[in-house]
Amino acid sequence: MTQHPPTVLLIDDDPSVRRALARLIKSAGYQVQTFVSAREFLDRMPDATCPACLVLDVRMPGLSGLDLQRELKAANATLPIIFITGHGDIPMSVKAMKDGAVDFLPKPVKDKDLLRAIEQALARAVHDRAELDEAEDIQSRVEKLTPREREVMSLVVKGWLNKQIASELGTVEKTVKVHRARVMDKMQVDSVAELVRIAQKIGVPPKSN
Amino acid sequence: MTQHPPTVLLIDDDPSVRRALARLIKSAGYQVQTFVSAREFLDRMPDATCPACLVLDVRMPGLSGLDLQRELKAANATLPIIFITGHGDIPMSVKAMKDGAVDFLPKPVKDKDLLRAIEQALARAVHDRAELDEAEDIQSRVEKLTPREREVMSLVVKGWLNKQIASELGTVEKTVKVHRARVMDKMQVDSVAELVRIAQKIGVPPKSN
DNA sequence: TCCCCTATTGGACCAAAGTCCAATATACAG
DNA sequence: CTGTATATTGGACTTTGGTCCAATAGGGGA
Repeated sequence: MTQHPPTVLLIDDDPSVRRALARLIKSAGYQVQTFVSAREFLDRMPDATCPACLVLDVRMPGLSGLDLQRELKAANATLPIIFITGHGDIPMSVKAMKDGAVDFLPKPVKDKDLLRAIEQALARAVHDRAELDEAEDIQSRVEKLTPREREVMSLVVKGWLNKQIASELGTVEKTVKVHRARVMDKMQVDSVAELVRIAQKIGVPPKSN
Repeated sequence: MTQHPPTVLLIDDDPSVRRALARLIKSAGYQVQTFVSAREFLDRMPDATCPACLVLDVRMPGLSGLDLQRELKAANATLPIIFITGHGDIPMSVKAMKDGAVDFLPKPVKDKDLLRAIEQALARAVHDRAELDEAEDIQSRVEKLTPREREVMSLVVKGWLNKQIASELGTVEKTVKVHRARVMDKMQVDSVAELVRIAQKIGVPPKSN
């Protein structure tokens, strides 16, 4: 549901807080979507096609903010989170930060602090999204490879010679050349250097498969 | 001054706390060095040749724990830090965590919590040290390259052909081959794949220089 | 001034990689 | 059963990359 303008997803069970924060965030030029609970958020979770971040209270009826953070991590979502809280303590804030929160702000939250955190969170969202897109792009190319081609690729990026690859795979150099050429083609690269780089980005299949 | 057994560097201005924590940490099998202030620590800072981490109070006379954290970062030190505090607040803990602290424990600190944090901190220290050593090793090899060889290397890791490199550098393919061979030799690799990988690790000189 | 480092180039060759074209064999799906 | 995808191999060449030996030249430093 999210569009191209940066969006802030706001979860708070207190209507007055929701209104106040939504107003503040909108005034800074962001889109805002509000939710009254983590549950509601999970149910109608926007499949962010654009930079977005989450602002939520740690303590809420039902799923807590930390619970939601865990849920999101368990899924796949790369949604930067900013916590705000009226009754937090240090261990809670430390746990949130360890788990990747962008910030953890005690209420009453200063407008400036929140907006700065949002800016950072959105920057991180943009960055993460770019990385994710690239990784998925590469991954989709890898999936077009046949098993044999994958084997050849992993040995090529290890710097092995065709003849070595051939002996490793129990075949001849000629065959390796064919697979290798198909790998370069399907992976859309035209140098071993590029192949090594993109292989790095998705985690080089160490040696087997 | 630190030796091979994992060492915990403990800074606290309260003698009784120092003694108690030192005893606890030693009982867990670690070496301990104590300091009464951040200043004293900086003055006789051990040049860790082994896994070490720092346990310190945020609030101390003179330099605070956060100040020290900043100092250490400003230098080069990769010394994982665990904060303990009797009078900390959330913003303080958040700042510490943002700046890379391993943990931030309110007093009275539970033995188990501290020991777990120390374990993690030392693991991080070992990891960071390994990365640093490798980077320095690679860097030392790069420094053995002549300026020309560095230019050639940066183009090789971009996947350029010798003839392209030659035209880029205004010379002939033959010359490039010579430089290239010296690069492979000095960098102690025998495939472009390996060269690309180690170049990545120290940040590839993009295109010029 | 003389020697070393750096950069450059040539020739001769070998090894490795890439390119076309063509062909065979097997497994799995429609 | 037939066809597509996958894996394999051969032949014939071209292009690139790598290696050995040798040689020229300029900039510095001892």
